[in-house]
Amino acid sequence: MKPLLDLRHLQLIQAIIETGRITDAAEKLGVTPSALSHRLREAERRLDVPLFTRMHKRLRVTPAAEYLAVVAERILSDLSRAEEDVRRMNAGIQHVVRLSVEAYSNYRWLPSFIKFLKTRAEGIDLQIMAGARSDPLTGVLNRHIDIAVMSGDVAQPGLSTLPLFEDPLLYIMAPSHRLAERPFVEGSDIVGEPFITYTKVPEPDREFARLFRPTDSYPKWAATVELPEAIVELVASDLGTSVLSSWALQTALAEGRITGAQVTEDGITVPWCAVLRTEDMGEDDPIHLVARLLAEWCSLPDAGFHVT
Amino acid sequence: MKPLLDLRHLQLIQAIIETGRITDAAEKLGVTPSALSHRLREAERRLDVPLFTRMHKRLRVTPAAEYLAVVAERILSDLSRAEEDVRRMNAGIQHVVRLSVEAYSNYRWLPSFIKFLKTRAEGIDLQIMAGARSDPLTGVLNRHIDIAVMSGDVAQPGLSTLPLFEDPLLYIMAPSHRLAERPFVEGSDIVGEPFITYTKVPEPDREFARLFRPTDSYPKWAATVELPEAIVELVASDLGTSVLSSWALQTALAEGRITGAQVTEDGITVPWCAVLRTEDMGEDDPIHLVARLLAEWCSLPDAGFHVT
DNA sequence: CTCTTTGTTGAATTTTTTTCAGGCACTTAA
DNA sequence: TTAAGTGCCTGAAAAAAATTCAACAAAGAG
Repeated sequence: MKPLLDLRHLQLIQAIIETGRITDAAEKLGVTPSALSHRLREAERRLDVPLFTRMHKRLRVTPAAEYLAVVAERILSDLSRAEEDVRRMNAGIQHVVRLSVEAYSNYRWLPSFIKFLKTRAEGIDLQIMAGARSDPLTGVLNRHIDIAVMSGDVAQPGLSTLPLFEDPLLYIMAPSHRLAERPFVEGSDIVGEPFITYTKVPEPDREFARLFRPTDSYPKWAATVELPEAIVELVASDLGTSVLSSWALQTALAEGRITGAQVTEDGITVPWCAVLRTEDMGEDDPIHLVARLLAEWCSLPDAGFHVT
Repeated sequence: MKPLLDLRHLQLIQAIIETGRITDAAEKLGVTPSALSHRLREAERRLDVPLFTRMHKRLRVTPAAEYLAVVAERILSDLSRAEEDVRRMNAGIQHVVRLSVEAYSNYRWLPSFIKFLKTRAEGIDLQIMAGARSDPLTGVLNRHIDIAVMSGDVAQPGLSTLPLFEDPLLYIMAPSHRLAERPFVEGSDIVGEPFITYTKVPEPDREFARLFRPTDSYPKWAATVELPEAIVELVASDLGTSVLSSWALQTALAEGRITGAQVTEDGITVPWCAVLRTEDMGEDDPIHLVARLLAEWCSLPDAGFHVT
């Protein structure tokens, strides 16, 4: 098993695809464009496959290069992760588990869980991967993170899930809003209401499928904002309303910056779960252990993601 | 993300763990033991972690090296397999052209065009980019997509257009609507009618400029919904009426879920065109070729976006 | 048309890797 | 006890690989 390509070649492909031009890729990698030109030529010679077709001035990526870029991302992040682990290992910490939470960047719950983790497992270090480099699922597949906390049902080959908790959706408004005092809102209440969505794609079993569509009552779309924290701010200043997961709103609610109402009389709850690679599901695997402890911690009476 | 280690270092670790001694590992890799000794030293220096402890004669493997061996195996085989794949891939598709259609996510026409494309050009693969519907123009400029199919006249530096077809606007209603039987509607007919708009910004030469404004007859605004498919659903359940491009409505009309009337006695037609970057306009450029073929296909008697 | 931008080339140069030629430490066997 | 044998290490030299430099070509912009 002797690879044709070197890590440099993978970095090269990644950088060129990312920037679209050799000059910028060169700057990104801290070398001259000439060096990259040579590297690219060499990579294509070794593979005997054109990676980029040179049209006039611009580079166009071939499917081969696109495919390799995906592999490169996976390999490069896998390796740097391993290097970091090894260095940590040397410093006495046995294991690092990397964790990321879908969408919300509220980490108020973290100290509580870390405390819990310490009492139940020694030598495991948690690392929160905040950057939304990519969506959490591919992050797990790429080994960029080990556990993704996500809502909804995840079914993907190679991935396993552990249920964590059920969380109600909350219709949030400015405190001065006409519906602010309501214990719950129905479809008819929100017709024509300015509404801020998080995703562009309606997910099943969320507000679309269970509030708007059944009663044919649609709010007025105001904006799509992919940062829940920003949505909260917009809602607080009465620029619109939204539906978000309750656990991440506790602080804003407690501070009175926004108010929330249950969605429909019965409420809509969404399941949250921990997603990890199936290969890490071994009984004694620290990743699996952290996931199990996370589930256990969520079920404790005075713990869980809702802590304020 | 610049890895500390090189693939050679990974091979080294793998080989030493496999054989247990540097001499044999060297033979396996086809180099002298001395070379491996240097390599190993360098790897340990970079990581600042001992990989093997030298017990006089034999080597003892540290946990770090053991861990890295697992990673090495994974990375090396991953890369080799990807290289294999890519070399095979070379035989097939040469080019990928990414295409997106403004607003509508009706792709009923796609199979017909792909068949046509196959007869006229080899080795070009079409990729439909659903994401950039709302703003395909910047999608083209950003190089997320190569061709955008859009209505209206596009004049922007760096972009070129090819005319594709002319499409009439259709006033759509629920089948039970009072105007359902009309062959066409005038401004006076739709005064006060609940109306769902797609865009927030009125575009020139559409219903605003050519139906509402000339006769000063305005419908009653019901909502702005940025998904034509959702508009069709709303109209079907008689929650409003709308004006949309006829080609994307063929299915819903054929199924009788909605009915359509010509807009004004003479009708309003809107030109649709393919937008691509000027730099891709070269005669032999596959992107330009796809755009030309798209135009040609549109002019065929039994082809085009209207196919059902 | 000229100027600028972008990528390419081949030779020169620098950096990295490998080999070579000894060493050193320990083991084994005479 | 010592000579021969292993197995790895070391530093200098050599080889190989990667990078820079400087000049150049082609296409786009003004």
